[in-house]
Amino acid sequence: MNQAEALRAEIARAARTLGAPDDFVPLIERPRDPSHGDWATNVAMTLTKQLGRKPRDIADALLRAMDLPSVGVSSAEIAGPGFLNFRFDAAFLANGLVPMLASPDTWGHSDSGKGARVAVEFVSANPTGPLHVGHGRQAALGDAISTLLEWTGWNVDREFYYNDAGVQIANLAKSVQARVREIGGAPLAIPEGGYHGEYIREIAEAYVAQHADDREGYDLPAMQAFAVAALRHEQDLDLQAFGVQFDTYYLESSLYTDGRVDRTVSALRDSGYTYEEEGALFLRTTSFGDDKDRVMKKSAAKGGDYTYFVPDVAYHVTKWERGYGRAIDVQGADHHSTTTRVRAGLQALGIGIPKGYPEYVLHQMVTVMKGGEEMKISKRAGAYVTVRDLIDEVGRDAVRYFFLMRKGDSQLVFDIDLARSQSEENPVYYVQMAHARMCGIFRVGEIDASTVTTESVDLSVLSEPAEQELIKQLLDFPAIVRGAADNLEPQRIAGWLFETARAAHTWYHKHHVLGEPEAITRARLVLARATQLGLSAGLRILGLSAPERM
RNA sequence: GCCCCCGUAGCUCAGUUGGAUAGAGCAGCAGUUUCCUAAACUGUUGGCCGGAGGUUCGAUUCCUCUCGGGGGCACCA
Repeated sequence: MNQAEALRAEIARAARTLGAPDDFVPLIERPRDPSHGDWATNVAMTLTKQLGRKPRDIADALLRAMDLPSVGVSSAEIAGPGFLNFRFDAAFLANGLVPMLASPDTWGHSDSGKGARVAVEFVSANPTGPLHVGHGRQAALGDAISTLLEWTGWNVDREFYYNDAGVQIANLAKSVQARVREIGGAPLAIPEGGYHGEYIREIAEAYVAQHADDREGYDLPAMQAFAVAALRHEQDLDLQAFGVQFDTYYLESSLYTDGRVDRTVSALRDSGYTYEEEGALFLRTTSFGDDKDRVMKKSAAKGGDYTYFVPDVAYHVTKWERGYGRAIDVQGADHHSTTTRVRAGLQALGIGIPKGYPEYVLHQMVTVMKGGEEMKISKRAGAYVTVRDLIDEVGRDAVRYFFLMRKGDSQLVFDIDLARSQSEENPVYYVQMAHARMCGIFRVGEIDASTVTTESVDLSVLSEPAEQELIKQLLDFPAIVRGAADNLEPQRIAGWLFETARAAHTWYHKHHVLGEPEAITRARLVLARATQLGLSAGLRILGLSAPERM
């Protein structure tokens, strides 16, 4: 239990003596204005109705009922409409660093997930081309969310769902075929809905090199398999360059070959939520909040195929059956309409899947800017900018950070010039630099940072305002991690990193670690080590490197 | 027409689940380097939180309406 939690518990205890309910959880927060103390609580206002007393009366009674020294509070006051402001004494606060250095690998971790399994699905691209910037945002978000869940005690699997069936794959095959025929001397005829990127030509060339006997390009299934394999490999390389690793890959095509789609459809028929109309099979999704019913199986006149959300439902059934009590899908906002349908299908099956399953994290579109203009075209992909383009332009760390510094539901402008600039305007370097500076202290002092310990160090000398500020910032981290994980919002970590880097730079600039009196140096080495560990932990959650020098 | 997201400083955006005088970066202005990295630090200018109602001790935050931007609304995926 850290200082804040100890304080919270003491407030709750005091509140109960005044008649607050047993499960009362006080809200405590760091006031914006430092003159309002280190921590503040609004409980006196929130309890007015339940207790039938005025806020300031309650505040006064709370202060009397609390054992302040036991939780390290050096002073407390009532302010404004009834806020209680608390101030810790310097030594008590600094002692918060002790557990941090004692167990650096688990500091910031918690166990609210209790080891339960969760599948985080992201990227899930069609194997029809290189990954585009939207996939990049998903990769960054999905990976960071997965890590956040791991840090809060969940047993996470990162899953990639391959949409390797359906119309788009057929168009891919035909596009390759058109290129193969072109190589054979025929005029180029890429079909409607086909793919025009440069990579199609490369695949066709590779195919021809391996199949000299198929110059006519009539063996469509062989070409399709070849193209899908080539693009899966290419996407793997994109993900590798981005530093993302998946635990499981699930192929849409397998849902057809193992009969799951058919089984799901007959189960839905049995559920009574389907009906036929004009030759098509409908699912009554309106029973589950949709604004109109959706076609599951097209009429014979339209080809008689299943629509896309049917395999999607079958796929999510497998997640449930594979033991994932929780599933999170990271997708672009253009998939918004599917969420209601998939959930409706799962509910219609009536097999005990919870209502909000799966959870969706939808992100808005990304606009790439370069040289003051929108960048729309990639040499390789043609019609869109690829993840690889971004990585080549600004590097993996900057790409990840820029995707994670904004919350997913705001539209993102990715400014390549800013991300590439190695200057004060670039937050990635700002944060990494703070980490490198802490490492620099140990390097110059010829000290192995991992040997720094709080044992027999008097931390009460860390009493400068810049030191107190930095310590408080560091002690916030575990709560920030929990909040970010609970809300699936990695940008909170990015914000914390930036604030912590600022506090670190300020402290570094104002105070020296090496060459001070021994007691000071030893205490400041502890703070430098804690800062290094904290920054590196935050960077790790976001999937960024923590360089020791820059 | 219906659904979702967004609207906060000149620009890009935070805002800790409803708190105190709304914050940061950049841009602008004025400073700091015999010192562990100046990729840094310090000070300063800049606001009708799109608008109107409502909920309550208290609203940038929640509700309704409205204006503006983006996305989605097929027997496409």
